[in-house]
Amino acid sequence: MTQLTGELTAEQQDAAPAQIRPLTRAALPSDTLELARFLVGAVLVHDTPAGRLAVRIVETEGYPVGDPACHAYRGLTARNRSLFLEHGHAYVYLIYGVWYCANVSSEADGVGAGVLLRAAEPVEGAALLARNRPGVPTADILRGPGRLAAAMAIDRRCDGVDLCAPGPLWLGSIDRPPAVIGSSTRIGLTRAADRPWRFYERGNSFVSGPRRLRV
DNA sequence: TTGGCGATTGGCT
DNA sequence: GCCAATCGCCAAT
Repeated sequence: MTQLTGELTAEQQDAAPAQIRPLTRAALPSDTLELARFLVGAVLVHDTPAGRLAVRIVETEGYPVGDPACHAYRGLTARNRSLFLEHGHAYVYLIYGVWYCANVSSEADGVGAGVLLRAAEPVEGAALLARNRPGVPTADILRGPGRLAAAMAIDRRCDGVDLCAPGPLWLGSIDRPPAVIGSSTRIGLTRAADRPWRFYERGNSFVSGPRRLRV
């Protein structure tokens, strides 16, 4: 992406007490599992007409090249083409006809792989996040990939977006002490369910899954 | 052209 | 804990 090292816009100064800085593509690992680990603690920002939604990612899953559970495993198709974009692009798909899931493409241009964003905690726009999920307890609003995408107002229109370029949806970083990152098998899979490619911040209450997979 | 199925969630037993 | 909801993709007919 273009470096955004200049002054923050007035809008960003007003809305960014957490000092979110855009992540450059060069800062992102271009290896799927390295990126999956790297993204725990990173920030996802969606600037919408209603205001800024910003969350700190606390749980991810890697779906690397050669993984039978990866949507790109069987090659390029109409649905999964965003997985083949250079690392740092959004891949958004509909699951069970109900929920969207947000991923980050994770390898070189033309290589299909990605990182699923499974859970996050609010950084900015908590009221807006809540408004996107009426009736859902705050503690659960970003817990789980379908919930995360819904609260962040991420849908099909976000598919293919460059998360390392200026625009409404982007990846950033904030100053925060390094998290202790745990790993486990991935959740909800029917294939390749034994690979330890889920990464999460240990003890964080926003992490999804059964209790034994959160400690 | 069709039908099986999925990286989930929420409601009900 | 079990299961329905609900859509689009894609492999197979």
